[in-house]
Amino acid sequence: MPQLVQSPSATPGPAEPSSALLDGLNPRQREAVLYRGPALLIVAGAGSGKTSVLTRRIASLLETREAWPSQILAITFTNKAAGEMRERVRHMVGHASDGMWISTFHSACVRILRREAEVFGYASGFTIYDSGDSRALLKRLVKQYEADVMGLGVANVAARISKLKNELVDAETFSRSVNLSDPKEALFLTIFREYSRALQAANAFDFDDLIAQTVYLFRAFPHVAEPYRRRFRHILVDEYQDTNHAQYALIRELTKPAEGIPAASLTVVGDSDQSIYAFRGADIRNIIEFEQDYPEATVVLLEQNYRSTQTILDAANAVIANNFDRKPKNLFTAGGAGAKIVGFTGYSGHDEAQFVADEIEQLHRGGMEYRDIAVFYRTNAQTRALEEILIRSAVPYRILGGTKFYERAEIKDAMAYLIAVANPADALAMRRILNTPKRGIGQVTETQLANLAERNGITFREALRHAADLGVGPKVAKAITGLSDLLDEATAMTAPPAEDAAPIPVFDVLSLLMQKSGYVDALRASRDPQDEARLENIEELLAVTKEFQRNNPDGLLIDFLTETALVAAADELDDSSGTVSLMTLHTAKGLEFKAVFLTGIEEDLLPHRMSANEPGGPSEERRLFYVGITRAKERLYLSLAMTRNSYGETSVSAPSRFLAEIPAELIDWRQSPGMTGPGAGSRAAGSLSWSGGVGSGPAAQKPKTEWTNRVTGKVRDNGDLELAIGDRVRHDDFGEGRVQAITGTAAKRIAEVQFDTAGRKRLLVKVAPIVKL
DNA sequence: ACCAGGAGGTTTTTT
DNA sequence: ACCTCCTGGT
Repeated sequence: MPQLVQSPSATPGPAEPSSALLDGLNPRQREAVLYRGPALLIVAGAGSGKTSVLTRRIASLLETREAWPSQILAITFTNKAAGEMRERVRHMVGHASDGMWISTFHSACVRILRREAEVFGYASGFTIYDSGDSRALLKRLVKQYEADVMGLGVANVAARISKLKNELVDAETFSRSVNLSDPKEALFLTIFREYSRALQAANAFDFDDLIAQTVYLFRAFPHVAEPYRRRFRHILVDEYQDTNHAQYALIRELTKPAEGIPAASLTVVGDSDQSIYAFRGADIRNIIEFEQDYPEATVVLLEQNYRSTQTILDAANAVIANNFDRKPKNLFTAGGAGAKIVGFTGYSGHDEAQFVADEIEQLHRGGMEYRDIAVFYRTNAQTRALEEILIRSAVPYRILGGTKFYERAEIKDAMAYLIAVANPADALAMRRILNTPKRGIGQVTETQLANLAERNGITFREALRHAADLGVGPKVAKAITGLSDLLDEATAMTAPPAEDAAPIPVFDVLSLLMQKSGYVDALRASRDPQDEARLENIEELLAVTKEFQRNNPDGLLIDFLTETALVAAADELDDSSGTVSLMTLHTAKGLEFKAVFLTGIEEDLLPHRMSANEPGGPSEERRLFYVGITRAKERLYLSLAMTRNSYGETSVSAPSRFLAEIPAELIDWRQSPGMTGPGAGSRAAGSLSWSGGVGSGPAAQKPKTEWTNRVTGKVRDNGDLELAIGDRVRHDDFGEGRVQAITGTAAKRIAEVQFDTAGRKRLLVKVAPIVKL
């Protein structure tokens, strides 16, 4: 009989959930929703409806009054998934859902840490360092100790520290096991220690700390953990196969029984075939050994797939069967076989990209929305060729992840101003803005300020107030004081607002900082053409702060900083955007699209060359391929190129071993590996029915968060090239052709050209490599 | 203190 | 091919 946890309602037991909650579920799914007990493992194959099951499980707990919303903690993989789950639960049970915690591991930990920071020597306004910040900090240390000559480069040290933290090994724990007679190890320990010290001094946590320090907090201060243990009676974790040891330990801390508090009920959902994050410490044993860890656990297996055609599932099953270290599992569907998988081998990455662009256009003409199409790749470097061709072909697209908005220098600058206000202890942010824009404060002055702070045991920020004692020139002293005063002014704006007054919007704070610091003026005055794009990006950031305030009327500066620090690549996906989505295979996890293009299916790329050294490397790469395949609902395309450019060199590539694992009869090779023949990559297209320009459609209705993407890219610019119907043109790749139609206006002008040998193409006039004849 | 030009490293995947 | 960092000149 299911064990009942303390019920908040007066009714003796759980009521039967309404049938709506169980509508359309198969018996396994139903069991996963209804089972009650201390621990439940849902082994959910790709596309088996696990999100729906998880959502309904939560809704049923609320509906039957077995749990208050506040007793539920659900962990998802992305913020976007969290938001969607919250919406769906709300839709089912209404505002009874308010008060649940549905978030990612990182967001949940930040929330806890901001509340409890004072307990262990931090302030609640701590900064979250992203990997770039960590590297910047480590770079100084590596240089200071000349560690790179011993083979301790920044990347190396950063990776090792991250791994250790994910195993809950801090510098002190590490010092007990390290072999100090090895000078390299001793040096690494020193850097690890210094790095941890610097983080603490800056009142900052890096990504790994967010989890590890929460675990430490709970273990070291049981009275802090107690209210959380008491509160969260039902904990649900999605994508459990990708949890690392620290995350595992956190869940363990929250679920274990304590004085007067029974163990919380734990539900985990996962699929070991989709484990793709071993490189960042994900431990597949967490799921494999779940039944040992939680002896009373029940396991429910979901194998029926509701996403893909049988053809796609057959390919996926065949591929994953080659991983020997797994429990056999076969996905099946009640739907039909569907279309064959399409294969294509290009001569080059460009040729492959052209195939992708052509097929996307074909699908679109056939009635498929751009937003239902995705292009995946193993490495971010592969986006170059794809992007170039998609721009030329006027296919609206969006890249998820990659060079992120928040990693751009001008955005980091602006954020550093905000951080300097929110967290005065953060010397990294302070140093960044000290001479940005240029105020004549150089290296020498910066060092003097740092020394002053060190000598007097004050923060870098505080040292600015004593510029007069520095012995610098009056001009420099005035610059320092000016910056200090500006930060004080901004700080005053963020002071807690009076009773029931709204806080001053982040927008106002940022705009004050950007104006009065002279940052925008410097960009405006610059003659560097890139600075125009930078200025636009600053404006875009200001728009983001506006948007933030709209969504969070009571949001404080610190909330804004938290939100922006934790955006994941997949969070950027916008279902209403009307664009094709480009992303890495890792980012694709958990998503689904009607049509999927898997590109670069080559040896050394997938599996990636670097994976050969990693233990279990090839298996993990195969799972990555499996994840990619199973994202497709209706159409799947596999493409590769015979040559590929890397490091500016062209190298010959070989088809991936994984291709041979797919039964041949499932693939329709348009151009198979090893087969050649000029022109095959540019087949003639059918009739055209393109309506409107790129800017029209859903994208134009919504003020999208778009930033100037191509700051540096040497995009060809044909200027005001005038084309009329009937003109002859020559294209670098397609040869000569005749213009059939012109649509769109200005920069979005699109020409439809019938080429003599390459077929009919749509080209963005402004950037296509064409000349008028 | 600032800038231009050149050398050298870089690409696996991410919160 | 591209980007970051270092150097030497102003």
